[in-house]
Amino acid sequence: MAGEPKPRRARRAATLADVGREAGVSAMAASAVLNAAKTSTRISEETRVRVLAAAEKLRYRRNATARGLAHRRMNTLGVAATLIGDEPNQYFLEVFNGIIQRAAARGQTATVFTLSDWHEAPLRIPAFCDGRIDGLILLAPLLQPDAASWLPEHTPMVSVHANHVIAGVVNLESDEEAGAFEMTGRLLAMGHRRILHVGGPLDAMGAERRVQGYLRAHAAARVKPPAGHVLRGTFSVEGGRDALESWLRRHRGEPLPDAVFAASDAIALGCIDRLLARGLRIPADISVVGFDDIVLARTARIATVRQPLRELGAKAVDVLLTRIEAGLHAGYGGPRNIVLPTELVVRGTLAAPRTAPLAIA
Amino acid sequence: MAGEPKPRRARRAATLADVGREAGVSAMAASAVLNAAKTSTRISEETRVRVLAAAEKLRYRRNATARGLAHRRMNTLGVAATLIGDEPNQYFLEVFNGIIQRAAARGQTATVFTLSDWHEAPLRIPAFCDGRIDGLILLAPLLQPDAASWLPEHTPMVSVHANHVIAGVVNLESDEEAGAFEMTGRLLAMGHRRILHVGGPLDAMGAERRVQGYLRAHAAARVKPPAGHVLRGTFSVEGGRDALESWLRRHRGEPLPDAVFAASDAIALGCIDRLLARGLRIPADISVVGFDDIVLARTARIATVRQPLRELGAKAVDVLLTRIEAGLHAGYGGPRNIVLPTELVVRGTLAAPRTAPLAIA
DNA sequence: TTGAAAGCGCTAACAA
DNA sequence: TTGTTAGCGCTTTCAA
Repeated sequence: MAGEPKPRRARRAATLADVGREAGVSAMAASAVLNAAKTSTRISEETRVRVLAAAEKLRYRRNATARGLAHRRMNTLGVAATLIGDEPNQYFLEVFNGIIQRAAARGQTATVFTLSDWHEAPLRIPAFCDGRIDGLILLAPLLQPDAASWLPEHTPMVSVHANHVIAGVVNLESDEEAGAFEMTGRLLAMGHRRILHVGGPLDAMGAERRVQGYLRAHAAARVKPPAGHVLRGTFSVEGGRDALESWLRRHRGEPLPDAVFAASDAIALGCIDRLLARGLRIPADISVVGFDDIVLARTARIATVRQPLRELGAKAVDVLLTRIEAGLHAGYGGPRNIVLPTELVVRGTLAAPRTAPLAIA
Repeated sequence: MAGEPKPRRARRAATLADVGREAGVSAMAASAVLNAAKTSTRISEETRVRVLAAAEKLRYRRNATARGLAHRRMNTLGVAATLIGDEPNQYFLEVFNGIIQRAAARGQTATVFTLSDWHEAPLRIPAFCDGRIDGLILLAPLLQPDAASWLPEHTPMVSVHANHVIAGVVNLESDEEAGAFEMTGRLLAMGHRRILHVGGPLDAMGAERRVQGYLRAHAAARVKPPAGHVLRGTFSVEGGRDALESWLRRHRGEPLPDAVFAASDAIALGCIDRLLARGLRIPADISVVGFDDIVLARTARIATVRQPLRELGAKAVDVLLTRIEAGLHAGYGGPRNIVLPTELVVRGTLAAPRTAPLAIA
């Protein structure tokens, strides 16, 4: 005797075979109709209609995984980033927005892989590149120079604001030095002389470039930068707060700077906090400008140097797709490092210097 | 004669078959060793070592797509959200952070699908559910009540802050009414009487609940809410700015409210902007409190009602995974709506009311 | 302990 | 115009 009929499995999604069966044609015909496969040139109108009807009836949805396996292409881009803590998130959000939107426009989706620290990268990055993404965007990676040795070869990659040039990885960034140069130049042109630069960490290339721009602007204007007016700290509100506060304490009674040029908007916010706490008016008593133009700067109306973060994200997608489509080994003819311009954004925290200098309280 | 040997294809990643060949065993053995497949119980130590060596040599990486196809499980969660514009992004970022971190902790990755508007949902959501994600999280969806009719049945879903109860979708939210109640109660207890509520849009359930909490707190304290002190606008800095400004203009000469209870931190920021512009001191002349506790509130030190956004994201992952693992049809026994508590966060913008009331300038 | 065979759902050659 | 066949890379019975 035949055994009991197997219990019906929970209804699964309809497959092409199901649709074909329903329509009385082969799965290939269904595929040709539904998924624009180039199986063969064309399909008779009648079959077409039948397949469409069957698909509709069965609520057919094509399976992207199977399709991806057959095509060796998932139409998915990976984004690797660290996104714990509050500060880097703002940056991430902007770039990610650019990535997501351009990716969507080009028929791709983005999946996010988080690292709690870039030290994990050699272990985790190769694990991400397991066929479910077609390419990977490294967001502000902090890599060792030997990274090329362990980065998977089969997955095209681009980086945004990488700390190093990595062989085989196209990097995108903005011209931070020029932005800092322009902003400092503007301050100098407005008559500011004692410009305090509250900078980022010593090991960050971006922080360094902002200092370089600050110095070059002074040189270009033939103004000697005031001694000891370049501080270094972390790229955060607290970093700005602490760096400025301790500097002010060490310089009591000396003339107050005309302006503070913070190396990031977060730092600027921390500085503003300490200055307001001392009863100073911004910008009447002292101007404060930032760098980045994150949301915070827009809502707090801080004059700043805009980094085109969304554009960087969007362009990263474009470059990555070019590389994916070219095939890794067809060679990529484009530049290894792409630099987008920054832009001065003048807002309420920037004004001409006081005529009579104040002393540090 | 045999034709020319085909040109070697660009080197592709090694497969299990390659590893098996290299090690002189079958692909299954390799699979058993490398991917913890439960092919059969065990593998001899010798084979094991050989396979491991071969894998190492060939830099074998398992293919997640093929594995996903075989398992019908991608270990990937989808997140659908609108993320254009600046304001919703802050919210998104917080919840997304929670999602990403919990997902990573549970061995899942997250892929983001963006909608430019929830009206697109009926077209695009089914397209997302194409086998590349195991489940979907809807972030603050604005759906029509008929959504159940077009939502794909084969993909488990949860929503965070949904505007409607949707059949088959578990929703997570925070107790906004209670948060508003508590905050308003606190203001009343401190002696504030004319509390202006600058609320969110009329069609937002969350905005409505905040109004309800505001009203219930008055009732509980047996204080009659001042007439015309509930405004409605959009959840944005501009929304707050505009709503307050026009209200103040319409009420020149009348007593200034003791406090502003904004329905979001962004609104609070807009209100603060207008109040400071009038030369008012916060909180000495007027207290301002917000709702949400986004980064903005933390840096601007706005007293607020904290919504546990990260926790909501994390919990959404947990619930979704439970549903995925249970299998859609095994039935999900848990609650249909999960409510997490809110929390009062007292910061610098909240103080006791002035003894002598000011007039609106 | 190991391997052979079948299949996940789709696609691409090729033949009919 | 359509169907047949053979994979994509991995997993899982089942038999050896």
